[in-house]
Amino acid sequence: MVTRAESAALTRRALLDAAADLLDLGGPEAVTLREVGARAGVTRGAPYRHFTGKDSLLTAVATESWERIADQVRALRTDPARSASDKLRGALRTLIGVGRDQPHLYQMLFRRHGHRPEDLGEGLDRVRRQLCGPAGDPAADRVRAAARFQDEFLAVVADLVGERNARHYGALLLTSAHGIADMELSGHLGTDALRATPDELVDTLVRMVTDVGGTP
Amino acid sequence: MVTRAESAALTRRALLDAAADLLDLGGPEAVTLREVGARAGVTRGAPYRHFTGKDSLLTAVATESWERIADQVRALRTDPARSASDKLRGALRTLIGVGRDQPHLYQMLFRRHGHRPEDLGEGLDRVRRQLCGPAGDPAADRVRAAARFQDEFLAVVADLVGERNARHYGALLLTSAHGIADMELSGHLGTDALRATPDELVDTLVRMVTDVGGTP
DNA sequence: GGGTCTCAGATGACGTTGTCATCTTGGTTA
DNA sequence: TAACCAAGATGACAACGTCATCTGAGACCC
Repeated sequence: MVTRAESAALTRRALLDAAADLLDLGGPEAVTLREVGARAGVTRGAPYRHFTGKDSLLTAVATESWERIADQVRALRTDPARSASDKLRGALRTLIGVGRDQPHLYQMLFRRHGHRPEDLGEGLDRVRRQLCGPAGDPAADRVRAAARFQDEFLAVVADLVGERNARHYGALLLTSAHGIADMELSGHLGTDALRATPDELVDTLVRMVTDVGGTP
Repeated sequence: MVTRAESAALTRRALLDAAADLLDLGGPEAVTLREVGARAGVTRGAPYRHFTGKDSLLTAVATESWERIADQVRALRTDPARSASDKLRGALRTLIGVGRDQPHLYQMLFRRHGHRPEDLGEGLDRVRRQLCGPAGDPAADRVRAAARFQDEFLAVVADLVGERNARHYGALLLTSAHGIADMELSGHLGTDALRATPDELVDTLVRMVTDVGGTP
């Protein structure tokens, strides 16, 4: 026998997986609540029992991805076999790799936060679910997950340039990495004018920070 | 009296303006062909006489924006009163400024290129319009406009680090600038971990490239 | 100048989608 | 066992992108 809670958790998982699959295949517009439901073995309205709507579902997918990325960077950071600069290179390549391998998911990671007021709705049970449910605000969850990644990344940077300068260089390195990934997947890199590859750029970044060393 | 060509050009302009306005206000989802038509004084189907569809219209808006940005950088580049590093700072800030002031438009500038095959359609007059029309492929137009901006930007970089290194550093600077702009507008900058401001990051970038000078 | 052509725009229609209110049903609990 | 509750099913609705078709006025040729 299957308890109701277990069944619900299973459905939620299936919904997230289906949404992630469809997102990979055809981008956000391909993520149809009807198709998501069908793949999860439920009907179109069922997702509303687990998420406030389509946005909320996609945000949850992004949250899980951020958590996965944060875990990867953590594993990489605590690997004793790697040098500090190797770890930094690896962390940068991890993020850029998501952009290359899962471009649609990647764009979800960097979507505008925050609910517009009209997103809140006023159905009674929806309000209650938002207040009491374990999920909480999906947008806030994603911010939290992204922040965990940023912390891990910052720790990697600190190993290389010291705690003092980590904040400043961390921001520079992370924004640069995102720019590389996003311009690569949007086709703005590798044009006639910008013929550099992501790997070249990452190498230059790491070298610059290593050379300049501790003086920001 | 108004010739037909003039009237059509006027409508096309009104459609582009209306789309740009709606994009600014509420993002791509707020750009409804019906509302665009209404603001331009025509009906929902009229835009299809000037663009192949909604995507094409938004792409055209992005194209015009790229051209405007390219013009701005060109004006800045040919300003004799500025130093080379000042010009670079200005060019970087120009791009980031668009991200800050018109976030929705900015995201349109960096959208995935390329038509999916099913976008082509097979209506006879549509095919003819695509083949013979002066507009050509809207996606290709945007690529061209973006490339013009990249060329202008590269010229600015070349003034500072020389022709030889311009390609490499240009790619690094441009991707970084985009990363700064995009993470700023998506709320990933200015968090606890990443407290840097765009201006600080731009200054560091320019200083790094200036210091390292000619050796890539 | 009259007839024909051409194309910008209007109109009606269709399928799809997100969202909601309502209903059903089977696990849960007193 | 009976009341209860929430997960899910179902019907419905408005909005949207898109298309085929129709209309009318400027453009063009004789």
